[in-house]
Parts: sequence; C-alpha cells; structure tokens
Amino acid sequence: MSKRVGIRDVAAAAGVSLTTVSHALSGAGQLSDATRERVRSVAADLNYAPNRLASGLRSKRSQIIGFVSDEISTTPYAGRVLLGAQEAAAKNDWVLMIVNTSADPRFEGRSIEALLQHRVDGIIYARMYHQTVAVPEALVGVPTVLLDASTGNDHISSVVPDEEGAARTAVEHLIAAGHRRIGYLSNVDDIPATRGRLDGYRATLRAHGIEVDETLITASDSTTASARAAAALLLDRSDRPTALFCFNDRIAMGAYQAAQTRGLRIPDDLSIVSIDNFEILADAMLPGLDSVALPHYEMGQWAIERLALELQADGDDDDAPAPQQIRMHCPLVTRQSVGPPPH
Amino acid sequence: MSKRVGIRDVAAAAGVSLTTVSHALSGAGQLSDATRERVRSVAADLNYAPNRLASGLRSKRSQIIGFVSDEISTTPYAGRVLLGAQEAAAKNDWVLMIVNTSADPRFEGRSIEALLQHRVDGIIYARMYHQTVAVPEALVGVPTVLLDASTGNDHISSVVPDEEGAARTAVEHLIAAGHRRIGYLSNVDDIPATRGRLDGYRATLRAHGIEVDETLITASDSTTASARAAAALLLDRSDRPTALFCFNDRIAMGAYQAAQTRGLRIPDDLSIVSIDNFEILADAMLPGLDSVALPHYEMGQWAIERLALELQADGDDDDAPAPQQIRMHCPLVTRQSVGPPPH
DNA sequence: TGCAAACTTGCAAACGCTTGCAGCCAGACA
DNA sequence: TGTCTGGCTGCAAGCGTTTGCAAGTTTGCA
Repeated sequence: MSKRVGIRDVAAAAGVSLTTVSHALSGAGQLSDATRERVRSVAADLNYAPNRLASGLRSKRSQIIGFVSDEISTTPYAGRVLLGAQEAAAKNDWVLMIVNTSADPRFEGRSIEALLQHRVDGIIYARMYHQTVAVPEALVGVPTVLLDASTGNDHISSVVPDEEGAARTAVEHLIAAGHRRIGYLSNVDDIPATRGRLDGYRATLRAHGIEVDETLITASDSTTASARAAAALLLDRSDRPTALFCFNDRIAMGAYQAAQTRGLRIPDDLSIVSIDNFEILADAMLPGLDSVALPHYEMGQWAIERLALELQADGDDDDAPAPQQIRMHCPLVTRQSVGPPPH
Repeated sequence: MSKRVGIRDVAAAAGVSLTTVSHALSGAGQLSDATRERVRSVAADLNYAPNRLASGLRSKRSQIIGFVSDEISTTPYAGRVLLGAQEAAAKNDWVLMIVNTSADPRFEGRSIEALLQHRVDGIIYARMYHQTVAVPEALVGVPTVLLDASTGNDHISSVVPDEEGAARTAVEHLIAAGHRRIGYLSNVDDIPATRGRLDGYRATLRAHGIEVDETLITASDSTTASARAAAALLLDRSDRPTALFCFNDRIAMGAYQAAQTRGLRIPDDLSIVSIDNFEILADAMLPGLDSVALPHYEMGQWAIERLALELQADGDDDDAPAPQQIRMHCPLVTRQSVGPPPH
C-alpha cells in the first residue's frame, strides 16, 4: 500500500497551502469558487482521506457519537434503533461507537470511560425497555440524550414511546371493530410502560363509555407460558371477553396458544391486538397479529437529530436549546387478528 | 466542568516528565516499580483520561475496530455477534465503531470510507446470513476478518457456521429418537447455507443407512405462509414423514402451523427440529422448538480474537500468521419438539 | 492615479500524546 | 580514583490537522 496521502500532498498537487486545502474541504474560510473546486477535485483524484484523529485532536470535534445500551442481543429493538440513529448520523458525517453494558454498572462505567477517552462528541444513552434511569455521573457535562428512558427531571433531552397513546390506539382499534368487552393481559414489571399502557387501556374504555371491569385485567411475565396461563383465566370465564389487548407481542403469542387450545378461532371467536410490532413474530403468527408499533427506528433518528441540535448550539454556549422530552407516537399495524365480535 | 486533565498535569503532580508518565501508563520503557506505581496512583487520583485521538495520531493505533454489517435491524443476530465481538474487544481495550450498509454498495463504500478516515485498526466485515462475498476494494491492506461470510480464496480470515455439521446434528437428533422417515423443508435462496444443510441432511441419512427419498425434500422462502404450504405438501401424503427437519426457525413455525391445522400433535404425531435457535421464537413456540444454535456470539468473539492475533503480528510484519478460515460448531438446544415416532 | 475596502491565501502555532535517543547516576571493576 | 556498564528518566521532535492572524492581491471609487 502506497504511503497514505495527507493534506500536504493535496496542497502540493494543487499548488496551494495547507490552509487553503483545509478551508476548501471543510467549507470554512473565504475561498474563491475556482480554488475550492480545484482543490476538491485534486483531493478526489488523489483519493485523499482526511485523518480524523488529527482533525479531531485539533478541532476538538471527533465526529463520533457514543451509543450506550443496556441490551442489544435478544431482540432486534436495538438494531432498529441503531439503524435509525446511524442513518441520521451519516447525514451529519458522524459515526457511531457503540457499547453494550449488559446492565452491569461496573461494565457501564468502563464503557463510558472508553467512549470519553475517544472524545465522543455526544452520547445516546439507551435502554431497550422504556425505563426510569439515573444518568451516570461520568456523563455530566457531556451532551447526552436519553432513548427509551427518562429521568425524573427535565435537565436532559429524552425520547420514549407514548405508552398511553399506544394503548389507546390499540383499544380503539378493538372498539372500532365493535368490541365492548375487552380484556387486558398486562405485564408484571414495574416500568413506566406497565402503568402507561394500563392507564391508557382504562382511560380509553371510559372515554368510549365502557365501564372498566377490573376482573378483565390480568398480568403475566413475558414468557409465553405465563401469558398462556393469564389468558386462560380470562378465556375460561363464561362471560369471556370478545377481544384481548396484550401488553406485548410475546404475551399475545401466549394468548394465541390459549385460544388455540380452546378451539377459539382468531379473529372469528376472539380478536387480539398488542403492542410491539415485533415483525418477525407478528408476521409469522397465524393469523398475522395486529400490533401497535414501537417506533424504534424513529426514536434512534430523533435522538441523533436532537443531539445535532444541541451540539450545534454548544459553540454559542448560552443560547443552548432547552432540553426536550418527547413521547413519540406509535402507529398501528394491522394484519388479521382483529375482526368484529361474535354475536 | 473543570479543564480536562492532561498527561502534563499528571507529570507535574507526580514530579516526573511526560515521558515517564506515558511509559508508566502504557507499560512500555524501563521504569522502576516505585515510579510506575506512584505515577499510576497520581493519575488515578487526578482522574486522568488519556486522549485517544492524540495517542492514536501519534502511535498510529486508534484502538478502534470497525464493524460493518449488511443487516442489523430485523433479527437479533447482529446483536449477538456484536455482543461477542464487543466483550472480546473490551479485553483488548478496543472499542467498536459500527456501520450498517443495508446491503447497498454505495452506502457501504461511504461507510467503509468513514471508518478508514477514523483510522480503525481493523475491520470485521460481517454478513448476517452466511454468504459468499467479494471483499470491497477499499479494504485491501486493512486487517480484516470476515464473519458469516467467505470469499472463494484463502487470502483472508473468516468464520462461518459449520452448516453441514449443523444439519448433521439436527438430523441425528431425530434419528436418535427413532425416526427413519425424515422430511426436509429447505429454503430457496442460493447461499452456502442452503447447499450445506441440504448436503448435511443427505449425508447424515446415508451414514445411518437410510435411503434418501428426494420427494421428502421441499423448499420455501422464509415466510411462514410459504413454509406452511411446503410443509403441507409433505404432511398431506399418506406416507407422511414422522419428523421434519427445517432450514430455520421461521420455517419451523410454518411447519407447526401446518401440523396444527391438520390436528397433528407435536411431538407425539410429528417431531420437528430446525436450525437457528432464534430464542425469542423457539422459546415462545408451543411446544418449545428443538433447534441447532447458530453460534453468533462465538463468531463475534472469534473474529475479534483473530483480528487481535493478526494485528499483533502486524508489527513484526513478515511473520504474520496465515489467514485462517474456520467453520464453527453449532450446538443443539433441545426443548420439547422431538419425541419418538408414532408407531 | 491613489487609497481603502474587500477578497484571497498562507504562516506558523497549537492539539495531547508517543518515542528515538541522549543524559544522568550508581555501582562494579581495574 | 577513573572508566564502564546498565538501569532510569527526560528532551524534543513529530503525528496530520485546524485556525488566529497577517500578508498579498484586486477592485471600486474619488
């Protein structure tokens, strides 16, 4: 491999100074269009690739965004977030440096330390299941946005799914199909999603003049076995619900199995809707599962764009934009698991 | 935030020169244990975090490994690979810089270019479904290892699952349970896995003295609908197989559905085994699916370790280790989908 | 024709670290 | 006592960019 071409080679070839090349390439300074064009084409010809270590060192902008997540390997959630983040990052000429902490504080500390040593320009601190978190101390002073996580306060930007809205969308989908007797298979973890979706479920029923029957609410952990048992409780009643709203797709899968065991056909005898739109599951189920999508891709994208905004203002210091906390809309994806109630 | 502490602050505080601090921290040079210890504790007290942009610039080792993948968002495969890679990387004090190419050559080119600008020390070029690839030209001269992908030649290290072995493991699992009439639901893509698993299926049957009945082999794409249809072909025969070996878990899901529709119980009437061990699916299915695991975590780990080996020798140049291509063993994970054949 | 204003371009000093090489100091040996 | 040797430590020169500032060149206008 021939020696790597540096900015001085470009300068020599174009017959200008280092400064001019730098200006031409970065768009800074005042250059005549002619010069700029010439330098650029020479650089392209020479296949010049700036050394970002050097430019980062000097300019104090590494063009690297750190992405720290607690979980990355059991679901495609992180992948979708990463995809959104990455594509948005590319637009800013940023690249992502990611670490998985496995929710281990010791490891998280070391990982963040590593990112900081690499002088990342900002950090996306992500959780894969909407959680309330405390931002690690090492992160104070570092531009950070929280993803699928929020703190109690409003000192830092964050994006989470609109849990209540998602539940509303799901339940209204059922109501629109004619259902009035709608059971809810909740989950048991103590996370914001649990309460948010439950609240959404109750509020939506009431908003449509349906009295909330608390005995129609049951909970399970996210294993199908547990969900099956929870669904059984509801389906074995003589006054069983005509539709089930499930906390997530895995629980919906348990509900499917419970229905199947009892010879109940979906959606003829029982309609089911859930939240997640875990595509590889929802598509594979028979019939396809109607599910409200958690907007992972969009959250990743938003987080980066938000970071871009805050970093941009960072130079001008004081007029930094106030942190923003947003709840993102969750759209419904319909397949074939919802139909009118049996009469 | 107080001004960032640099190596000179440490030097001043410890009463030694920059050189000594650098040596003490990196373990290079000849230092008395006393000095080394002292410097280290001072550095720790000051909370010194070396600037990797600077050290990378000078030493020409960025401590960053690039990870380029074609697919990252629809399955947890990439996540598992990343986890393995990341944990191995941390041991070498490396960090991962990740790009997703969406299999778009233009975008791939730009992404690799970005990694190169950041002066990554090496690259893991990953595909999420064992494929034959041509290594992008931009990568020549850059230490690279292929993951879940291979070229025709042996110029570059690579790791792929042992497809034939995986098929053998699956089929022998069925044979061990007593099955002799074993159908195969293959896939239709033209990738090494297709041929490898098919060869493994045939070879294993023969090795056990079972004649291969080509009419028991059928194929579908990886949608459950298509798999359902393919399974139906086999299950509707009067001499239907007592067991089904499926190309992957999604196809197995289709097979489950076809069985269900026909009132065939698993594993009593029909045994099913597949390859993937896509846990979130295999665990959720009823009954749990016996599946041969694709060793994603281990492949990620191996790729990094291999890169470490090749980079280490890179200084000594000529005695660089010869590239190594390995096929990784795939272990069987049993659940409840295989039993003895009905008599 | 002369001079300021407006453009262009280049100089040279960092950025924070690593590293080849030289210097220093003890103790050992003659 | 003088000269070596070998173990420790420090000097200073970069690594490849960016950027504050200054210098040089046009252009416009009186």
